[in-house]
Amino acid sequence: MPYSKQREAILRAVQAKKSHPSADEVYARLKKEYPALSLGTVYRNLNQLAQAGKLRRLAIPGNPDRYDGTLAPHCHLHCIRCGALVDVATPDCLREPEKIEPPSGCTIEGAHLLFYGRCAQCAGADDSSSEF
Amino acid sequence: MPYSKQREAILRAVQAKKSHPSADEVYARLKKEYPALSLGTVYRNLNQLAQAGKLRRLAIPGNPDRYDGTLAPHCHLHCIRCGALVDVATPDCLREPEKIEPPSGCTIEGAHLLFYGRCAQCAGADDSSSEF
DNA sequence: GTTAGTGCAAATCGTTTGCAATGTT
DNA sequence: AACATTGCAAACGATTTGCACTAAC
Repeated sequence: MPYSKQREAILRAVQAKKSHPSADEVYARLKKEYPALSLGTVYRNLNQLAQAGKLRRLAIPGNPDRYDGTLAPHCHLHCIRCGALVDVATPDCLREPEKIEPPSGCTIEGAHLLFYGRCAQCAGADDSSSEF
Repeated sequence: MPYSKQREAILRAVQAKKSHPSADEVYARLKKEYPALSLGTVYRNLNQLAQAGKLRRLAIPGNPDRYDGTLAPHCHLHCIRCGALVDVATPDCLREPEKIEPPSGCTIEGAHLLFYGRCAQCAGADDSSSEF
């Protein structure tokens, strides 16, 4: 895979944001620095980088996919109020996915644990707040 | 929520299929029995049923969402070769999501653990097979 | 010079929505 | 009668793709 400055910038943008940005957010953020950048290029590179194992693509029902540059195993909490995606430490029992017993005949190569709940800002917040 | 025969059929179709069908698959299966059924109705009802907690909507990166009629906690293995979604027993440590310690200030209401790997049919299969 | 990557625009896919007609209570 | 649900078709948002052009090796 030859070098490209767009690809490098895209990977760095994902790694730099702890918010687990969507493709659109990566694009918006890099558009200032690379005014000619196109959204198609962002999608193409995010997919390539995910395939190459340099980042992870995450799906949440009803939402655009998001990308995570942290490769160390961990999981996420999706805030059902504000949509934030917060890193969560992996419970001990899932630390080594290859040690989990798969259903008979199956093989496990990876895992993703997603919690649904409320982030710290939203946990105490009043639902009738006009913020959303 | 008043009764509707389409909604009942849709819920039953999801519950009956252990394959965790997508909206399209539910639609295709019911179209024979209800030739006038529309895809919009299928989507509308799947969403309502998910909101009402009668089924679960599952997202997998790069794939259409799928629906699961089994409410008892369990997790899934997504076969990276054929796309099958196989039920997996929840590891003991995740049996009671409310007992998991959330990041400080957060609250957890649910969880979904998704494994990536190969199902029993694909684990032994030759990748050069022309089947896919 | 060959190969892979880019920007752009159009196309595609999954999903949602407005509306007039129909079914449920 | 009031109200939710339906089918249809159009709209939408997210993502992918074809193509002529440019950058990397």
